[in-house]
Amino acid sequence: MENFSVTYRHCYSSLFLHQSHRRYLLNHSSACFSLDIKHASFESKPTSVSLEPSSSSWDFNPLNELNGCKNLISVKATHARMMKLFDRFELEYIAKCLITRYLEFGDFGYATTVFFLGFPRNQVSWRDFLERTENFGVEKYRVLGEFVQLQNKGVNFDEVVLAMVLRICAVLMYRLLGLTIHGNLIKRGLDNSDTRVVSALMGFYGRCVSLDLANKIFDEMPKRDDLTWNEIVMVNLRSGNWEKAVKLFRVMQFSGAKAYDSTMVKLLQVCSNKEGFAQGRQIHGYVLRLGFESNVSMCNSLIVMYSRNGKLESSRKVFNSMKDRNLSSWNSIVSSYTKLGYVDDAMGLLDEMETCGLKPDIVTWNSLLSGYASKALSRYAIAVLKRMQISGLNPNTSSISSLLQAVAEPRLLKLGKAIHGYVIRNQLWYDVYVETTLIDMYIKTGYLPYARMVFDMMYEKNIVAWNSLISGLSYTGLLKEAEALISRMEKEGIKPDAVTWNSLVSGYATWGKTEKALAVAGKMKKNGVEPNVVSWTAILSGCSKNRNFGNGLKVFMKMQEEGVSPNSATISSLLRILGCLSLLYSGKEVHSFCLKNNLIHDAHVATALVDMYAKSGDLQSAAEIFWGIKNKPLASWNCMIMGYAMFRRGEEGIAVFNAMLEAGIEPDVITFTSVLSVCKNSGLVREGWKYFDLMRSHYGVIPTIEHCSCMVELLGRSGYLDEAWDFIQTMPLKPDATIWGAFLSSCKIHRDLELAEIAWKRLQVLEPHNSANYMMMINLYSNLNRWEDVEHIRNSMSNNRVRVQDLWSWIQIDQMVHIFYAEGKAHPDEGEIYFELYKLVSEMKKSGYVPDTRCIHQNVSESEKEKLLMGHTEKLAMTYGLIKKKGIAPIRVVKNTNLCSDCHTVAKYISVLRNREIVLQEGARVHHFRDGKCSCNDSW
DNA sequence: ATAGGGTTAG
Repeated sequence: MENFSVTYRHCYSSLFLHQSHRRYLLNHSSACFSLDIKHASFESKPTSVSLEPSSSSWDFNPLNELNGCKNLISVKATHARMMKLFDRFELEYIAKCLITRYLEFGDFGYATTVFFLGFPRNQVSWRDFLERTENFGVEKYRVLGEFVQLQNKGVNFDEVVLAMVLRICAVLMYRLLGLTIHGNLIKRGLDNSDTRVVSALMGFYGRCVSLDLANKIFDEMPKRDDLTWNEIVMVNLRSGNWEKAVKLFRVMQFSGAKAYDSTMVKLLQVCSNKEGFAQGRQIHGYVLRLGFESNVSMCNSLIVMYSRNGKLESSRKVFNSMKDRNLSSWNSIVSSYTKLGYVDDAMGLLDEMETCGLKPDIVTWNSLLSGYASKALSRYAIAVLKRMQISGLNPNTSSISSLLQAVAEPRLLKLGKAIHGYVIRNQLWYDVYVETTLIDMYIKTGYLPYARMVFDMMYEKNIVAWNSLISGLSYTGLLKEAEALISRMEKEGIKPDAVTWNSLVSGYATWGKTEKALAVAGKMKKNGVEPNVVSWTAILSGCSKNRNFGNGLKVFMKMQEEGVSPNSATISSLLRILGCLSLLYSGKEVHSFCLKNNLIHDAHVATALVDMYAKSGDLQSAAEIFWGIKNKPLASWNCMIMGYAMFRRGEEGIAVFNAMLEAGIEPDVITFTSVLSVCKNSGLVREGWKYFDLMRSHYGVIPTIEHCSCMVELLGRSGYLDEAWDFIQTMPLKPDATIWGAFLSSCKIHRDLELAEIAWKRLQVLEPHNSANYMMMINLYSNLNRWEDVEHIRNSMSNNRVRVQDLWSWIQIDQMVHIFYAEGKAHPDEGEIYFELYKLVSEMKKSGYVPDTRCIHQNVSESEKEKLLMGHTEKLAMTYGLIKKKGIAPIRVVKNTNLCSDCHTVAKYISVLRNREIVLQEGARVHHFRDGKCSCNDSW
């Protein structure tokens, strides 16, 4: 290990040579080798420009020869012949021609070499060279080096040369040299009206000194032309001051100056990131007005601008309208599709592209890879990789980061390691993206030590690397270690940013420590980082994950007090909480908020709305939203199926499942939990078996304890107690408390004392503190009139200090939630409620209602039992709803435990007598009463 | 220097 890490580090240092130095070495050595200019002098004497070469003295005319060259190879051959015949280029114009030809065929390295080694440089040649090579990737460091040498020898350059050198200084961040040149310009009396010099100065100041000074230079100019206008807009864009840039752009249009293509392309780029979409659209209009639509780069930028603002259709429109398209155009539209999640459509574009005779390049493939990676579709990502390799392209650092992202889950560790191997073999580890995704991959696959190793070996740890490890530790619950790492990074001089703090916040929040998470949010504020939407959403989602719903609502209110506005993620978390609390009316408010704020098209939000409506007992609204989602994500199907399960609408639930398969969506673990719940709640035994088998054989989903528990309950409740027993004996997982609980509840329904007592024995060991199990036994014994056993269970309950679960029901009226407890605090309007309830009961009795006292498990007289029956919390809540809620809206009551059969009957009567729909929710199931019938068909 | 691909927090 020790050795390995040493070589690793060694390779790093050689790879971390400054990129331009590397390029310098590379070009320089190859140029010397192939040109064989061993004796070429760097100290060439200036020669006066002579006349045409006399043809008599040469049997080959280099100028004619060069001009006749059709490709790079023949230029090189001519060059070599010249080198053999002459020691060096005596004549400037031959060198110039050589440079021109090299530049024409795109070999900047040779062009530069010829310039530096081949002929004497004076002002004129400098100027000529710089003009020709401006905007090309020539070797700027060498140019500056030569400039300084000549300047030191006393060569005096004119303004145009200085302007160009200033531009190079700006790009290379040579602050001192640039300032010296400015000084010289001032000394010799800088002419403010020379726009070439002044715009170069603005560019230099904007990049290397300060934006304000650049703007000041602009303000003090006596006259401005296209060049200076475009320059100042560009300077502001580069410095990120896009508001000022947009303002200047408007004034510029007003003043009649003409915008360059490049300025508008850059402007579009900025508009695609920020809230500058309106401006982006205006520029689109400007483009159309001025007839720029034939400019390919401009259209490509427009495609990207629209897609980054989520307007895929507009992107496509621009793409379709283009007369000429290059590879970048295709890549732009491909990335538009992948970034917005339509990777399959992007794959379709690949074929279209090939019919147009264009071959996808590495960028195209990487775009597709990243699309699948961000959706965690590892199989598809790997398929893309294979196609890419078949086409002769090898993955680069960009491909590797995507691939690593795709395989970042425990079951794909082997693949992750293989990719790590590839990275090492091909020396791709110098790239920070590769390193950080490696860290992240090892964290998500549960290999923390490996993540640490990659981190420790990093040559230069950037903030993302620190954050990756910190988030990994927080995610795993190693919060002390995460805090220690934060102090360490502070010691090493790296200031934690919002992501660092948020990682810690979310760590505490997901591990159920809301208070601690809030404290960290306060701490980050003290450290000068304001808690943002993500911080708040992390805490909110922590509350929701830990079923800490009340706190969640408080956190949401606090967030609003702090003036942080919610986004789609916040809303999704909030909706989950509201759904779990069945706060339908608050959920509806959030729904309208989504409509107002254009969040309704967000797939996560829509899914959360489906879930909220289903959980709050409004299945119809859930279904309406569900069918309105354009590209339904897997989760939304799962929620919808679960919704039908809760309402016991088996046929419809299975129909949705089939529709999902037809849509080509592959079901996952949760889908099958939902489908089996549908079967369980609707008593569909045959279907249950079918899907349980299908799940394993066809979809490779390994049964979880939830699936097994569904099967036990399905078989048991349907009366197949022996089959349920056999299932438990042969199931692939060790039966836990949920399994035995499900079995016991079935035994209770079918009054099978013998099997119930076996289950009860197991439960006393597995779950001795769950009052629900005790209640089931009390229920069973009392139904068999075995009051001694009832007493026995009650005693063991108090001996084990098991608290009887609180029983309550609630109803939401306007903004208030009214809770009715079985014991303890009475409702302030209790008198009025009982008055109405007794009135209802006497009406019901006239219609044939007989109180069902079987659910009173106390050994008391019948009339006493009837009285107890009237005190059931759901009856009180329903009655209160009838009193307070006028109109025709359904009465919605939520109960925290199961309904009793008498309340079920009463609800049916009320639905007829008061002509009102009633929705009664008991934990994970819903009863919907209408016209004297219940959606469950009385089977539960 | 103008268009296309990648990393961390919910």
